[in-house]
Amino acid sequence: MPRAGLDPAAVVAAGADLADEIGFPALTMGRLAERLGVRTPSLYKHVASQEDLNRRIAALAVGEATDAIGAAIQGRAGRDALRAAARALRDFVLAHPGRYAATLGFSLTGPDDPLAVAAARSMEPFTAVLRGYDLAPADTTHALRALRSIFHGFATIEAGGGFRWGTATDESFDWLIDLVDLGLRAQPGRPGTTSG
Amino acid sequence: MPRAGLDPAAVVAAGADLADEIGFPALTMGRLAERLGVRTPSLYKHVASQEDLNRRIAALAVGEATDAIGAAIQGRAGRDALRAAARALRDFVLAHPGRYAATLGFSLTGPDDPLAVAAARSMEPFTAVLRGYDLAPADTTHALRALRSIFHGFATIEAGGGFRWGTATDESFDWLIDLVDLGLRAQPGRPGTTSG
DNA sequence: AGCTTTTGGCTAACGTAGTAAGCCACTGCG
DNA sequence: CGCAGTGGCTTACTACGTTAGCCAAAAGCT
Repeated sequence: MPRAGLDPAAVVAAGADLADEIGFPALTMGRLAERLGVRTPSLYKHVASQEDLNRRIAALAVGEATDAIGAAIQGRAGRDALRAAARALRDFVLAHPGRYAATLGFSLTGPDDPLAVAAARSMEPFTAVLRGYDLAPADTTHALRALRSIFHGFATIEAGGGFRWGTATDESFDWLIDLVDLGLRAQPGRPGTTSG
Repeated sequence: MPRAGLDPAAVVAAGADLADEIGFPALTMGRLAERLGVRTPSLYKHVASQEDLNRRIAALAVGEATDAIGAAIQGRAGRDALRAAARALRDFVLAHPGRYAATLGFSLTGPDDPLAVAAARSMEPFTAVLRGYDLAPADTTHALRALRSIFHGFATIEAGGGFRWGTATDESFDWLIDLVDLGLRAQPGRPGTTSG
């Protein structure tokens, strides 16, 4: 029997793709093995466990999403950058629901954890976006968490099929971005000094 | 052997409590049966499946959270109401992480689905909060979705153990509420007519 | 080339979890 | 008291994750 020529990266990538196709909860070791033309136990030569596989998929997804957002905000600032970042994240989630679902519900173990590294890097584009607003330095962390919460929340609900009645989600998304933009520019203590 | 005297409501309530204690993913039919002093298959006299159990726990949780938020905004309006609603939701999530986790990741099947009914009702307190702001009627749905996204996002990330460095999450939460409040009051097209 | 080492498949087997089938005692009503 | 129905039970089956141990293919060395 010829070898399949797998390696950890190939297994993780195939797992991410399969999760996007059939949904993250439906991603089992057996199905992934079948997809790869291999018996289930063979996967354990490349990943330590399903938990390990899931974490690697999550790290891959976070990295890809970070890159997409970083590319989207190139050459933009202020509201344009906010909009571009939010759209890029949303597009990623809609295009890769399985990957995104994989990123949810992990406790970051330590600073050496690849997922923690990816998570830390994922803050960078949002930090760049916030640089376009005139925030007090002490507020940067709060604003970062706010952005994270807001876009994570919207993406999760939309991906999970919430937002029933009417479902003009594109409009709602733009409205949400405007809301955040207005809120960021209306911060007290910085009256009217709109980035100048 | 004397009967345990179970009924669906008791099973669901015990499942919700157990999920809060040990985490929703760790809630298995076996563990719940053990908690109730009963063998696993006996549970199937009260719930159709684990999926059914989970949906019922989710419906219970949504109902309880809705009640808590509704009570919290009694007699309040505007920013006070927004704050109270957000705090009530956050408190619920932190006090009942298992129940909350149960509410995530369901596709609402039909209008008869109890979970869909509960979900529809859960919008009411937020609608009431928005009445305190001077929004265009066409924007109500957008604003509702925005509130849902924002508080869902924050609660999820906090419950999942995100928000590492510094972890002054209380402050961040208040900052987020202020951001939303400012954004809602700065809506264009309604200049300065602050609810009067 | 031929020998050796490592690697990446495999089969077999086990534990856990969800679930179906079917039995039988307890509860409650006439 | 007798009887119906409910709510326990045991047994059994399936799917899945995981481990152990075997063996051939690939890769490296002389």
